[in-house]
Amino acid sequence: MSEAGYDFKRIEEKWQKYWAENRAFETSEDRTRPKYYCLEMFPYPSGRIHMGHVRNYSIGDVVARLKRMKGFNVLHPMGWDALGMPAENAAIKHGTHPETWTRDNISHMREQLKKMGLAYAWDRELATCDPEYYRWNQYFFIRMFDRGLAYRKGGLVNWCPKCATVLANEQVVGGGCWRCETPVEQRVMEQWFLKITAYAEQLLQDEKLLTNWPEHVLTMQENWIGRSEGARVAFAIDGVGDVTIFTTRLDTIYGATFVALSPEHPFAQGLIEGSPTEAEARQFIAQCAAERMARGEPAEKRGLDTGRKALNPYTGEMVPVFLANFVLMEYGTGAIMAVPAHDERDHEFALKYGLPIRQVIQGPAPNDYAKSAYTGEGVVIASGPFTGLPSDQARTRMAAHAKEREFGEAAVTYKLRDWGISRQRYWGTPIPMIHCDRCGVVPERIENLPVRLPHGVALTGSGDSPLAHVPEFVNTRCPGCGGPGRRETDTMDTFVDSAWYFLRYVSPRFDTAPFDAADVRYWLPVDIYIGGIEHAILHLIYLRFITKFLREEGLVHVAEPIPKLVTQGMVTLGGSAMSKSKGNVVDPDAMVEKYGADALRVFILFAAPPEKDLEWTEHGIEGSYRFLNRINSIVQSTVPLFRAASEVPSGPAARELLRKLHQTIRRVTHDIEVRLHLNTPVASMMEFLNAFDAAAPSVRAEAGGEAALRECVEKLILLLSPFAPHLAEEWWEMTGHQPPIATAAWPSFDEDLAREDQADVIVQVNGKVRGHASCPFGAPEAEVSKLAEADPKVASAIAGKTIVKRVYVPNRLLNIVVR
RNA sequence: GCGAAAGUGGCGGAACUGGCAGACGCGCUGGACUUAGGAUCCAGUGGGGAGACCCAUGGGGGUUCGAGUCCCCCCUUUCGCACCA
Repeated sequence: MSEAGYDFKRIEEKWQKYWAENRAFETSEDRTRPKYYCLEMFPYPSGRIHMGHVRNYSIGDVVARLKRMKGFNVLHPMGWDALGMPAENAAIKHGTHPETWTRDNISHMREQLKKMGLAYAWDRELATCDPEYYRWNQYFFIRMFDRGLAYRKGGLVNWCPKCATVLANEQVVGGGCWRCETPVEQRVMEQWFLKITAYAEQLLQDEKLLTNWPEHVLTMQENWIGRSEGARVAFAIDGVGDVTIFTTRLDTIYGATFVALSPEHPFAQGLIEGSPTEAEARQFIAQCAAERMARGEPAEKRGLDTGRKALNPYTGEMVPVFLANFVLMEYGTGAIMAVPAHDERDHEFALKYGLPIRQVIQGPAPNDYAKSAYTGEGVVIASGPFTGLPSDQARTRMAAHAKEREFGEAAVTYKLRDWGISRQRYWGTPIPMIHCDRCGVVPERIENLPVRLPHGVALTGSGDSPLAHVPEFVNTRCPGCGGPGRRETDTMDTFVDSAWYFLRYVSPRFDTAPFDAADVRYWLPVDIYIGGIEHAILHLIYLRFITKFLREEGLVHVAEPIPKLVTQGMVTLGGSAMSKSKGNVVDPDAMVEKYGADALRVFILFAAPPEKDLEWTEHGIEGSYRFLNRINSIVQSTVPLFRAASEVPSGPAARELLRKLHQTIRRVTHDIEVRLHLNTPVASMMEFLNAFDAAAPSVRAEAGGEAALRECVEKLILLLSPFAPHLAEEWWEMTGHQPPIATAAWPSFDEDLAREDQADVIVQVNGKVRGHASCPFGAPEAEVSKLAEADPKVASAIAGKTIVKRVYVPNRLLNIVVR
């Protein structure tokens, strides 16, 4: 930048070195002090930090630095989500080892973060690829296995052909892979699942503890968990047995004119066996399966009449049984009762196959059932003993009836599925299980953990587990019988790693347990968690789940580890997210090089509040750089004042400027701490700077004025220090203070000094501003009215009219209502 | 289709519980200092009107002394889920 600017290179290097040498941001062992745990989502070590990281970490850094200055024992850690596919892909491409690639990236990115001046407790740094870290993933897995919360199951799984691995349901976004957007296919495979569904209700209930989560994140999680209240009812199918259906509209069951099963339903084969159209039916099932594999857009509804009949236990009627492609095996029971009159899907199907449509709900308006279904509620009709009841009452009574007769009961269903964690990849946590011909699948012994990733492994990315080709890894002893055993060769989903890293930070080197109980007790819950919205359901539901499990294990005392969440918006350029493929990436390094880290931080915080998207503009960072330069020259010119004797400022200009100062302190503190808006604090500091420039000459001329200027500069440096920490340290030292400013006391504001003594009351006539009345603070209405009505503009506006009433808001506004 | 969030100058955005709409910054215009300036400083900058004033927070209603803010309807955009029975 220009020669006129401050020497940010020298200053930033100097203070980064100072902080490192003095271990300035490590935590205190003093447990009597109040703690503050400030956490940002740790990055995947992809190679370089991007603007999203800069934003995320700058936001967290302001909070952490403010809290430290306010006397909290602050835990502000950083680490690396270091296992995962890109490392493996890079290794395949460049012929290196994933670990080499990952460690190199970590080293580089660590330096980048240090150059941002981020106040991390670097002594607590962790990487999930450390065996001492993933060891505990294995420990948790075994505990889950012992408790029946980890299990192995075959079935259809989501398969990403590009990543050549399985994906959890949460990782399928809009039918594509969350990482590469490749359309997901279905495959039949055995894999390991974690029983997150056992916590569905808790996850839902405990949302009420997430008092400071954005509403839309909670909504997304609710939708994902997808709780529905309804009932299960058994329909007896002749020659096959009872098939249980799930419905949320039991009140419509008298209108059920057929039953439909998913083609994947376990009964499907039995239903068609021996039927005259068995061959055709098999073909239909195969076709549906093929459709599902492709996972194309919603296929046209198709069905197959099995020729069998099922007994509706309410009506005693025998209704046809269909296999239908629109019935999902993975939701409810995989079988439905179809009520064409009151369900659109059933209606469409009934029209196509000429099935009866029988109205059993009377809605508020007439409905043409030949054209459409009525899906609302109403009064139940033509429903035997339940006729005449409103829908909700009918449901309750009907469920009670089913329970009594033992053919059904009220039931709750969730959309949430168990978390499939097997990945056919190398660079992940080995699943610590051993297959033994004699004992079955048995867990590795706890004392043998970690099961380490072997080093010399051929990586092909072809889709079968690389570990399967390493005999030294695969062949082992069965912990049960001591005979030969084969290790599980799939690795864990890396979301397992990131589901508990915030707990490991409290005692990152602890080696007899995943974390020290006393440390957890002191540091948890996390006081604030800041990260991208893209994790609203993946990471943020997994970590809640793992915490609930760990609480049952007696390892954690909180039900919810993170009661406050801030989801920051994207950094965009040209209106869309920066990405290599779009070629609209701005490299943070280049900006640090050109304007310095402080200017970059100030701009990225100033440009938008945290939750909003932020459009990058280089003009913007120039503005921030100018702002810092202005303060720099003011500090330079006021340095001599800091050597002068202290005096008490007494003049009116000083009084006015100090008032503005204390108002600024109040606003900056409140906006950071309470609202977490970091753009407005910067704005108010700029405003204060403008006021300072304007007032400085007259303040300086007053008795004790220099002391006032000195106070203003000193406090401004403190206020700015979380935003521009390097410069603040430099100024702090220049003005004769003992570094570091990072642990100096945050300025407190003086309510008396901040208070205005003159109020500028807005005078309105019929709600329109007509004048102002300057009067002493706290002046009574009568006095203000008198002043107001003396204003010529006000006088002319009310001339010849009748005053109906006056609305007076002390010190702010007087509205004279006339007619 | 269902669910959620958001619509304010040329741009990013301010406006705490309803109380001067447009703080602050960018950009732009004019000026000063300069051999020069894409540096710095000063002034101006929602629209209309000569002016008193009038009009303006996606559109339309409403509540209120007073609405960007609260209520109802509509429009647009973004995001999430998507045959969930």
